Amino acid sequence: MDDLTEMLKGTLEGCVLHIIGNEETYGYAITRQLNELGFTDVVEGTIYTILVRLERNGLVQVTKRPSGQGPPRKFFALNDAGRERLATFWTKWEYLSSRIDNLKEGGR
Amino acid sequence: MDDLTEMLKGTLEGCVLHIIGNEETYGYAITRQLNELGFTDVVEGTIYTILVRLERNGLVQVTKRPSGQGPPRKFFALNDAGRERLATFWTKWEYLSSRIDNLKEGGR
DNA sequence: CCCTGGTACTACGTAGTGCCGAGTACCACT
DNA sequence: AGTGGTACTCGGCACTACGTAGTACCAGGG
Repeated sequence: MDDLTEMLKGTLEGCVLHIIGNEETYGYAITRQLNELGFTDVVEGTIYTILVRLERNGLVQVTKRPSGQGPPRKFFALNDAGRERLATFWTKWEYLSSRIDNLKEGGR
Repeated sequence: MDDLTEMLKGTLEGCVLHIIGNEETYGYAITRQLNELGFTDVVEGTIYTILVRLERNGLVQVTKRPSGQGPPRKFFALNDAGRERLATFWTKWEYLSSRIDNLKEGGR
């Protein structure tokens, strides 16, 4: 799939929140998971910037743990604010995608 | 619906292309139409910048016509490049939205 | 007769987000 | 010693949507 960059804006962060919400995990693994889920072109750098932002905005709880196969990992888990943000993300997504599908089908 | 700004990035342009594809129309009317379609917070300024971009990128054909109730209108119609861009927009949208819905349902 | 309000477009700057590249660091295997 | 996979950081870039101000035309009310 060619360049989805612009379309991912605003949604990629939500996807990351969702993944973190499923289980405590870390940046590198999130990237691999997204790649497998069809977000093939998403790279580490992008995910790390999102994670830094999430932390800065107080949406996640961070725990550093040794890895055994590389540098220590930073594990992320959602806190209450994060869960709330995730919920509003899905609300927005439902709203937006229904409007757009509607636009496409309805023709006008 | 609260702030959809970030989520609209990359998709709003496609919506505008779609509307123009339905019938030759102009900026102000496009804005009103989007507002009625649920994109309530989209304002003129945003649409005009998109239209300028479409023109600059050679995706539309522009015709100026007097209005009768205000300044002259700039009517926009899709050319071949525009129709092609619209088609790839829908392809991308289908792809992305299916991945995201998949992510939401599948959990992982 | 001005003034408000609706129609219609232009121009400039801002902020947010994803991407890119370079760099650091640890470990396993050859 | 060198390569390759794991794992994170940092700085800058590009693109997009938004906000605000300004211009301009017309109709109707005070």
